[in-house]
This record gives sequence, structure tokens and C-alpha cells, in this order.
Amino acid sequence: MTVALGDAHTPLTKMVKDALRQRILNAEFETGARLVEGRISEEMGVSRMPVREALRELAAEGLVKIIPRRGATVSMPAPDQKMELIEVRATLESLNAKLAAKRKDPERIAELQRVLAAGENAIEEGDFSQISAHNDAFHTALGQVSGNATLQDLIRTLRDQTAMLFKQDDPVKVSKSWQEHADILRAVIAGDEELAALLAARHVYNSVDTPEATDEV
Amino acid sequence: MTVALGDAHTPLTKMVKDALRQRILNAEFETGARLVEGRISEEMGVSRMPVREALRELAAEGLVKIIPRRGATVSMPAPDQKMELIEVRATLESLNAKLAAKRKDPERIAELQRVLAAGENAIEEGDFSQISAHNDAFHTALGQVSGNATLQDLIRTLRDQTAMLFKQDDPVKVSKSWQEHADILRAVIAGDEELAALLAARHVYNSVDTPEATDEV
DNA sequence: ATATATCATTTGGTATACTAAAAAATGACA
DNA sequence: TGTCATTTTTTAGTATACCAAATGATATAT
Repeated sequence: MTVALGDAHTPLTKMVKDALRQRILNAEFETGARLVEGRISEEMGVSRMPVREALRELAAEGLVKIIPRRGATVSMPAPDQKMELIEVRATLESLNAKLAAKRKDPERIAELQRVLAAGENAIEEGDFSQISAHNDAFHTALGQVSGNATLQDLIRTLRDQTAMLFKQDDPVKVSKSWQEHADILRAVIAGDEELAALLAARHVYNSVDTPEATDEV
Repeated sequence: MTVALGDAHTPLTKMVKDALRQRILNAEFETGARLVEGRISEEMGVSRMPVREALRELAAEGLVKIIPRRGATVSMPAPDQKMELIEVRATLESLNAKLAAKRKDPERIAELQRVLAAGENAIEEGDFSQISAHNDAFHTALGQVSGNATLQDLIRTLRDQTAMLFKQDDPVKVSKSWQEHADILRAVIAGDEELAALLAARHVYNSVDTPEATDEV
């Protein structure tokens, strides 16, 4: 019984789950890789149960695929399923922006503007290390404005599921992306629901990491 | 160790999950009721583990709420959360209809028409016992036409979560509802994406079981 | 050499046992 | 009589144990 992640007071399942999610999203486990309960539990120094539960929960989120009596693997969405995910995600992000534009709660908007500025700053200074954190922050803040918590949960899940499709490493694309954030924000502030919705949807499609940079569609 | 649901070959977790879902949706457990692992496992004649997993899965679907060290309860969405759910569901059903109208695969459409006719028949004959089954069939078939499996999963989950808001017992409403189904289908067949989307969204809002029949909003 | 049958190993499903947190009950004191 | 401390009971979290299904390996027969 190696002590590694064990002890500590928060539910083990949660810790295991977070650790696994991290490693999956970091591509530390490649898609399709088997996630054997026993091996992971041993490695993390916990029993199989928390691992098992964590895997189930990740499966519910779509990051992991479980086949009865076969075990868990890192799920690899088929190409057409990727499109499906993006389609759904675009729709929900669109709704999110629309709701935000409808409510445009001043306080939250101010917060949103701070986050936006922080992100733009980072880019100007060429600091791309925190980009995905800034990205998260912006989208979270936007979610706060829209005020639909249920929607936020769904979007977060979809974001995780599609994370690997949005590898942001090209500086040009990143700054383009933040330009779009600013545009969305402007539409929200103006209360232009339709424009905000449109821009948000387009933002998702634009952010997809296409193998080669094709501008035409 | 009472034999009740035990033995049988499909994973126990699934059986327990389905049984619990059933009972929750049938309001056999009222919202807010505690779902104690030990009690349920005893009652169903299985060990706590499958029950535990089933509860977790139901929690992921939103039917159950779990608080660490406190256990599970039948989740009762707050009034404003209900609106959130409906808003999201309407949006996704709308996307679904839109995609269906875009693809309008002839075979699937034929199937859809059969389901629609069956439902209309049942209503004409005054057979309301199978209404929710017909409803499910129609929406499932429509999902087949749209072809986005990911979307179907999400919609199904949302449908379960909002099931209690759509108690269909008023015959007048039921037949109205099927009228709307027909309208949606017509739009899909015509390939009119926008109309299909609009009607589907409206259909969700119209189907909400308002305590008293207020036509104005 | 190939195919099939048998066996061993791995691994997931389920049960049981133990621990510790939280809730309920009890009792002491003001 | 009400409030607080203490004990008891309940219940969720975790670990371990066992079984059975699935997979891979080996041997045997054709």
C-alpha cells in the first residue's frame, strides 16, 4: 500500500477523478488507452473503488468510454462525432451569449471586462503560458452574466469533451480568438442578443484546430 | 439476503439505475426524499455497491443530488432552475429539428410518419394510456432523422430531468401537442430548417405543464 | 501448419467488512 | 424548561475479498 495520493480529507473519488481528467486532457493518456482499475488504484495508492467511481463519472462526462466487462478506455470520438459535439457546443455557447446579452448585469459585465483585459494583456506581452486559463476565465465569466447555471454545466462538459480539438498553440490564432472575445463582449454590452449569439457560435467553429490553416470553408 | 432483483446477467448497476429512474419519474419517490444506499440495497436484494454506482450515475443525469457524506436525495430543481432547463432543452430540440430538416433522410422520415400516425390514431380512439410512449417514439424518431447522436443523448437526459414539468394528462393539451408534432414533421419534410427549429422550440414551451392554463405570457 | 479445445491470467462486477463522519438521542446542568 | 455536551446510531467513504467473464497462451488433434 504505497502512500501517494491517499490520506487527505476530500473524497478520494474526487481527487482521483481530477487527477485522471488532468492526465487525459494533457494527453498524458492517449486516446484509446486502456484505463485499468487495478493499475491506476495501485499507482495512486488508493483502493479500486474510488478509481472505479471516478472512471464512471468521467464516462458520464464523455471523457472515458466504458464497456461492461471490458473496462475503461480514453474515449476517442469518431470524426463525425467531433462535428456533432462542435455543433452542439456552438449552439449552447450561442444561447449562452444570447442570454448574457439579454441580462447584461452591470457588475458581472465589469468582471468580464477585467478578465478580457487580462487576457489581452497577456497576449500583448507574449505570455501564452496562461492562455487556456484566461480562456476558461472568460468563458466562465460570460456564463456568470448569462445566469443559467444548468447551461454552464453542460457547456463545461462539452468543453472538456472537445478540448483536444481546440489545441491553442498558434499565436496568431490565439490573438484572433481574443479579438472575437472582445467582439462578443461588445455585443453583450450593447444588448444585441442576435449578434452575440451569432458571434459566439462562429467563435466555436473558428476555434477548431484544423490540421492545416484553411481559411475557406 | 432476500432475492428480489439479484441474479440475472446484465450489470446490476444498470438494473438498479433503471429501477430507480422509473420510480423517481413515477413520483414514487417524491422530490427531496432521501435515497439511502443501505436501505435501497436491502430492498432490492443487492449489495450497496451497485446501488451506490447507480445513484452516482443518476446524479450525473441530474435526477438525483448527492452531497458528500450526506447521501443522495431526489433532486428538486428550484423554480428558476426549471426555466433554465426548459430554455436549454428548447434550444437543443430546436437544433435537433433544424438538423432533421437539413438531412430529411427519406427512410427515416417514413418511419417518423408511421410513428406520427400511430400517435394520432391513439388520440382519435381516445387511448391516452400510451401517450408518453408515443411521445418518446416520435422524439426518438425525429432524433434519428437529425442524425446527431450526441445531441440525442443530451436531449434524453434533459427530457428526464424535466419530465415532471410535462405531465400530460389533459386530453386537449395532448391532442394540441400532437398537432404540433405534425407541424414540425411537415416543416422537416419541406426542408424548412428555420421553421422546424422555431416550431420545435415553441413546442417545448407549449408543453410545459402550467398549474393553471394561462395562455398569456 | 492450422484449427480448435483447454487452461491460465487478467480484469471487471459484486459482496462484505471496516472506518469515520454526521445526525439523532440522551442526559446534565443552568 | 431550554440549551449544551455527550453518547449512540445511522450512514457514507474506503478497503479488501471473491467470483465470473473475457482474453491470451498452450497444447493437442487433424
